Amino acid sequence: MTGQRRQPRSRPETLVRRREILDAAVEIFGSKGFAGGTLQEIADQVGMTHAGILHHFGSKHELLLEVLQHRDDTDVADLEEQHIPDGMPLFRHLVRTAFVNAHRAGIVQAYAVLSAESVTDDNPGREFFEKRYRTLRSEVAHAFAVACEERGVTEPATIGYASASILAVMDGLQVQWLLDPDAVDLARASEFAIEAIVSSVLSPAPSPLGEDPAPDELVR
Amino acid sequence: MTGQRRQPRSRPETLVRRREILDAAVEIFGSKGFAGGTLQEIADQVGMTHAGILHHFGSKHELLLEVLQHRDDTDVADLEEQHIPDGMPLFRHLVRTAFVNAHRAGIVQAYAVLSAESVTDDNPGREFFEKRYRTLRSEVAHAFAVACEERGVTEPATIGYASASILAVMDGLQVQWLLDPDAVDLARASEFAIEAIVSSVLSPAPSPLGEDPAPDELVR
DNA sequence: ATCAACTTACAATCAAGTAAGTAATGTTTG
DNA sequence: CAAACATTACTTACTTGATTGTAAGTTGAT
Repeated sequence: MTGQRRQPRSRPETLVRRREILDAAVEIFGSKGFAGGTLQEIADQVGMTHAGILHHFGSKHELLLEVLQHRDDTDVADLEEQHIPDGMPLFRHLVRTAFVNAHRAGIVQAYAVLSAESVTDDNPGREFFEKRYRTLRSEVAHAFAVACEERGVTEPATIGYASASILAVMDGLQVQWLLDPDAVDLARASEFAIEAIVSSVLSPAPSPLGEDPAPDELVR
Repeated sequence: MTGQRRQPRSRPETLVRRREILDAAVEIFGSKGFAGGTLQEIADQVGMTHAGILHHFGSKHELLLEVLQHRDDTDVADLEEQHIPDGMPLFRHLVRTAFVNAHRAGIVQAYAVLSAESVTDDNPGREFFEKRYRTLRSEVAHAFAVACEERGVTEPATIGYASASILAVMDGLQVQWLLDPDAVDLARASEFAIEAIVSSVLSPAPSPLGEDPAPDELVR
């Protein structure tokens, strides 16, 4: 049960092939979902049989995990591994990301579909997304802490909510934009929402809505 | 091509049975997705064969559409058909909805999974969600217009962005919450974000981030 | 000669949908 | 009001086709 690999993946040609498969898989899983997409379709796109893909990745499950990992390495690398911008620059970075994403429906769709699908039973991507969001939230929270300190604001209790919310708007807008690109301006709307949330943490205003509801009275 | 039905679905017993199936379908599609869930599983849950379900709904495709429709009728009825609250009360209503949803992971999950899945190729739910979001956005936008008028604010250009963003945060937070309920307080975070966005429309602050990036320079 | 990168062929399920039958209800009619 | 008929709500059985995964063989490079 050790699953050891001798000479893991050494030959450069092989690496290229694997990458081709991963790219095809992003496209297929992005356009059909994980449950809906098939190894056959992915195989067709790189011009081999589905068994060839299993030769490289062992199982569909494993392939999904590597797709997610690969995309993270390729795409969000700058945010996760290199110098993470901190404080305000992080928020600017997120806005820039939204602008870039507006030109990359394919990848956006893959992430939108796969992240939501990951909440389903026994989905192999679940752990990945759980961890991913946890990491991203804490990075955003850290940026808030830094920004607060920079301007001498005492760190508000709202940082946790705001961090989750910023990631949430970005994701939610992506779905609406994918459904109807003419009706939703992904970049501008993301920018607006991020600014609104950041402002609200840095210079809290009184609630425009009045008092909180008593939670447990509402359950019908 | 008239597709007429004489006495469409008259018998009360039958209506009850259909409803049982719809409820089971929400649960299964919610926990496995549309592509991942099977008629068999739904059938098991109501104690019949999968052919029995096809007798009632004709096809899996049709079943999904009716599930979505049914849930909307049942759940969001107050928002869509009866007196739609307007202006501030609409935002309060949305916050209340978030509080209620925090006690209903099942339905929340169904909508989260199915809405994201609807962007996939040939998904039967796509049109439904496209229309749904269009409707909801315009209702929220209308509430903004009313709220602005009430306080003599000249309607800002940001209303469109804000409307999409409010729906987006709510959805995005649901996904994060489903993945990790202990890490995300669905109700409070939704409340925070909605307040932030509403504030930002009603009393716009200067951007905390500086100037916009030039969009097309960013495409890598 | 060995190993990696495949292919072909096959196993084992499993899914959606169709067709035909059955039992119970409900409706019509003499 | 009952017998005849029709319809509904299913079931069983089947078709068709796909899907993941495995096993074993082939080919070319090192």
